[in-house]
Amino acid sequence: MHQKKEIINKLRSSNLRPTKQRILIAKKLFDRKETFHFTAETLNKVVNRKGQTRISLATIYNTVEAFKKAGHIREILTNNSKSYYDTNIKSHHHFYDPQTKKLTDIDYQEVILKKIPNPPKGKKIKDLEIVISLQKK
Amino acid sequence: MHQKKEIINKLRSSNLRPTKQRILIAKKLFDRKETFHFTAETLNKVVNRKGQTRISLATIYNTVEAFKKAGHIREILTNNSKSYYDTNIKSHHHFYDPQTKKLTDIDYQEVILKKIPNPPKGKKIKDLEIVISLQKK
DNA sequence: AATCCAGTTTATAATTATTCTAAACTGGAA
DNA sequence: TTCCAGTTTAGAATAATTATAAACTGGATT
Repeated sequence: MHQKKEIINKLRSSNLRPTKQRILIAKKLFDRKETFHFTAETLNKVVNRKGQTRISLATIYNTVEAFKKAGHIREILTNNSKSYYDTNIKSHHHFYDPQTKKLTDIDYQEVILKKIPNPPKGKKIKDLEIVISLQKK
Repeated sequence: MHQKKEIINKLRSSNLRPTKQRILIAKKLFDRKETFHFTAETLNKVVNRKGQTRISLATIYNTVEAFKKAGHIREILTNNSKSYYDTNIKSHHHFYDPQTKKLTDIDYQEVILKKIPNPPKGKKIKDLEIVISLQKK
């Protein structure tokens, strides 16, 4: 699905030099069936499994920031102390389970908004995110 | 509006011993016309203005946590590195301006949801928060 | 009103997540 | 092959928050 060539193109098209670190991280992020919700910490674990070429934590942070700026991933709202990111960049929403600290996608069409407020003068809406927090029934 | 007696009752009713620190913090938080969006840092500044009896930063954090647990304030979703809190505990939503890092309330009736998803099995919805990020027009 | 003690406050240390720094490395243009 | 801007890296620095443990206090009990 995400061949090395595609990944390299993706990087090139956003002015990111396709280094081996970025290619490896991109593979781990985008070569999946399901979209991926992650923090710097979880990505670091996935990337630096035993035996792999080691990538420094600083590079994990740099790359996440670069991919975010390029629009390949998006940051998710939570009130956790860590930053959460999502490989699903289409407009969609999330369930958040405070017990497990896990996020789940909510498909865009699962939420229908009938009315939204006008933005303040001089501003326009950049993004609308809904987080539905869960608790045990 | 929020007399000392009311504040003491509020604290007592949530099993918080009405210490002078908590009473002072509660006054600063709740004795206002508008609801208040704050971080530990901004609350600390408001509480420890020159001349006031000094309250330690640890107590600011302890009290914010205690008030949050008691439901007197609520934490707001952002993807900022600091935690934001709101003295408005009624269900409502927010505009977020990434430029100024300022939050603004959106009245509950300004948003009408026509459809929301069913929560996963075994879970129920605890809360639904909408954050509308803004950008320059 | 003196005593007492669990709950609270405090200064400070520790921790956690993230960003910075500056030296070494590298992709790819020339 | 050379070169250099862009990138990676280990480790230091920073920022926000939490933990620690000693001192203090609200208020119940005497």
